[in-house]
Amino acid sequence: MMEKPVTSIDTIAKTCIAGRLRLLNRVVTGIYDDALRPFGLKISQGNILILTGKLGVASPVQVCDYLQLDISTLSRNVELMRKNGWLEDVPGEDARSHPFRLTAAGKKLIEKAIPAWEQAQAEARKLLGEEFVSLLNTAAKRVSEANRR
Amino acid sequence: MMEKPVTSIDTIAKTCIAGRLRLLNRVVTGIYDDALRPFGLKISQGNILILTGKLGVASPVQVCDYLQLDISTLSRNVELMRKNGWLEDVPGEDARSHPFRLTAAGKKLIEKAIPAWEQAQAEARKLLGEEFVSLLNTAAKRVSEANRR
DNA sequence: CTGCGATAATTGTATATACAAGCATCTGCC
DNA sequence: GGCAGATGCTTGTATATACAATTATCGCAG
Repeated sequence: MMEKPVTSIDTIAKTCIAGRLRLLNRVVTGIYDDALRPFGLKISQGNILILTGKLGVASPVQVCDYLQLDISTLSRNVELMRKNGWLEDVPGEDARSHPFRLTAAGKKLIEKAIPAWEQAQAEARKLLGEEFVSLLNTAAKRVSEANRR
Repeated sequence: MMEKPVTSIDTIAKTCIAGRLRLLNRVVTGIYDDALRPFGLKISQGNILILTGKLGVASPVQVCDYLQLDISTLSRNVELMRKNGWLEDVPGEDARSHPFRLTAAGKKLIEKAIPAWEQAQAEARKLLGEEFVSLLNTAAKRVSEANRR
């Protein structure tokens, strides 16, 4: 007969999902940040830039919904990128909303940084393994759907 | 014949490993932080506490090696937990090193928080899927080995 | 035993992140 | 038309995170 397992400190250390995910996040973020450093760009901002580029005109709520980011976090991130000249405000009908878009400099930055991103992506893929990367897609989709409900 | 694929903004948005990992990290960290909030504990500190408990007496370099954390990050995290009465300094032979261990209060905190951790763990597992979680282990091991070389 | 390179940690600075509270605006109801 | 609740964002505060520079100590080569 199996005993009901008692969760020990050791078990947590060995199995905590958050712990592992956070560790991988630190390592992988480091890989991309290293690669992007010559451009004065970090992957945290890079992902916002890219999404903005995809959206054309982006509203904070929309970006936060995609990225599962707190809106206050985005607010300050966008402010930095505006100061860097990569994003600009777009006047909108609803005065509550402050949409933004890429500037020419922002677009140029992305183009210049793509080879570095590709290199980081290759390194991360190699480190994590193909299988993990493909499940990452699945998991990310699941999470997005779960939060869209 | 296959063309060499040109990396577009859209491709990056859809495939960036760092972006997905960071998104999952935010969501999952949120799950654990919500569960642990009643104890005034966040998973970031929780993982350090747990590892410290496992090690008995922990040195900063050692913890940073396990968790792939910058030592300056750990330094300030430990300071907060010392102020909270969860960790205490251990006098060591080498005056450069500042090892620490759990206090009685720290151990008690872990015990009290375990059910909440279990709940968060179950929720995260369900959200991410069994398969992803098991590959998370593999990937984390790989990363640790890669950085031990 | 002395000084120099290596190691361990802290401190300065900046960004990333979230929660709570606040402010402005909008929308619908009367 | 005006108020009440909803919505979108910003601001205050706190922690997490990393890089660079500094401080303190150690160990060894001479």
